[in-house]
Amino acid sequence: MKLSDDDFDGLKRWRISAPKGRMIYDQDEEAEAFYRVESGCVRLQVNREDGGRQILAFHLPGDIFGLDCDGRRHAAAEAAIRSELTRFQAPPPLGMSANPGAAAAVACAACEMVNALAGHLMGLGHANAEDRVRWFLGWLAERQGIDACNARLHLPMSRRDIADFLDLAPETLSRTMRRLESLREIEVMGTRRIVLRKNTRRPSDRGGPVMLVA
Amino acid sequence: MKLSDDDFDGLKRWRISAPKGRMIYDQDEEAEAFYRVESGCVRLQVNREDGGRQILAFHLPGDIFGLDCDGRRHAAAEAAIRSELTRFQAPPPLGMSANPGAAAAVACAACEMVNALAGHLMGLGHANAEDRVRWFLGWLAERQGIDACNARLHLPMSRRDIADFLDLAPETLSRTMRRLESLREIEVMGTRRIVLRKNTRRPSDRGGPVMLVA
DNA sequence: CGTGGGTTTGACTATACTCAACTACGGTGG
DNA sequence: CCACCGTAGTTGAGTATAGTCAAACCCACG
Repeated sequence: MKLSDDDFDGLKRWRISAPKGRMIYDQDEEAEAFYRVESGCVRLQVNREDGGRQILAFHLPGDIFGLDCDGRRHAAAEAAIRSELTRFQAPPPLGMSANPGAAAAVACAACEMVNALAGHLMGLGHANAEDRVRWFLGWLAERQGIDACNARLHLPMSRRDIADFLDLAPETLSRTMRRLESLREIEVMGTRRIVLRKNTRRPSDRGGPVMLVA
Repeated sequence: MKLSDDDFDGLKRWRISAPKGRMIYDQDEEAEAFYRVESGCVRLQVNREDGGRQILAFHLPGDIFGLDCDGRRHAAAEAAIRSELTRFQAPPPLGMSANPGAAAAVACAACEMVNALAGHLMGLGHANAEDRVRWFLGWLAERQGIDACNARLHLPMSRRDIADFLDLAPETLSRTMRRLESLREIEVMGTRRIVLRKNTRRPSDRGGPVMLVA
């Protein structure tokens, strides 16, 4: 099911331009709106008191995020790079009160979020550092519509972000990328550009992004 | 938001009794119904061709599961122990076609699934085996309404299930439970019963010297 | 009561983390 | 446009934690 602008008729909306690092909303805040990424990348994260971060998801253009149905933000959202967003005003509980079309659209967006989180769990589960990085690059390539060999991939987030997303130490991520490079699977062109050399991806063939709901 | 039976008016339903190990539905099947756990425990899992399993979630009494919005099962559901279920018949895409009340209820259930998966990701992220087991026991205790010290906890699933849920090897899970027992945090009474000795849970405190009572 | 699979224990190994230092990129200002 | 500086990223060495393989154990089931 694809979401269109019409599904959110009746909701006030406006554009937001968020510079790199800008917090869109914080944990434990009251949820008064949800968002759609128009360009850039937003990371959904939980900050620990020990300074560590846990990144639950990356939101790329077209993704809806911020649909906390119980009215409270369970995680913070921050722009990983300069991003353009559309903000949809909606009183909590988000999406439960709007027009009928919006209710279905919200349910659909929630389902996609479930798919993303389940895929994340699958990507990390029972996978070593190599497979985690392969899975991440494959996911990003798919999101960028890249499928051919020798395709250039743009990373819209820092190494630290990727490491926190994959639950790896930054050092391990760096070493793993070097290993994949020596295996001729990728080519690291600076910090934000990677060339995929092998399309024959089978990280033990754990299937691509797994989608499921409830 | 709490779900009541009335929210699913208009849907055909009936009771199912599933013995231990019974598959409720399999991956890649067409989704024609969703379910509510009345008693017992259902595990949502993805089976790998190498024989490994990845358990995405445990569903306990009151939980709704099986809401695959795109009409396909992306994970299998199996009864971890003998369980009673209510099956709600609904043509795919599940929940999108039913009455207005059901649409909101479906969205709510999907949101709860998001919370469960996000919590799972948080429980595993940046956590060693000890903290993962503590987190799991805490989650289970909360679901069973247990909050006091010296509370008996019933485990409605096998060690193998728990290990696959926490992304640990069964051997590591066993050793970790022994360690928590030697720390006087828990008491293992057979394979399916555990007594929580410490209510002062501090899953991030890894400072103290680990004293193994040989 | 007997059996078999799930669980536990042990020894060893491998992988990723930690701490520390070095490097290089990118943003800024001259 | 170039030089500078600060931060992000990389590299190295050593360690710790969890995985693997193998075997004993024991509980649960018939």
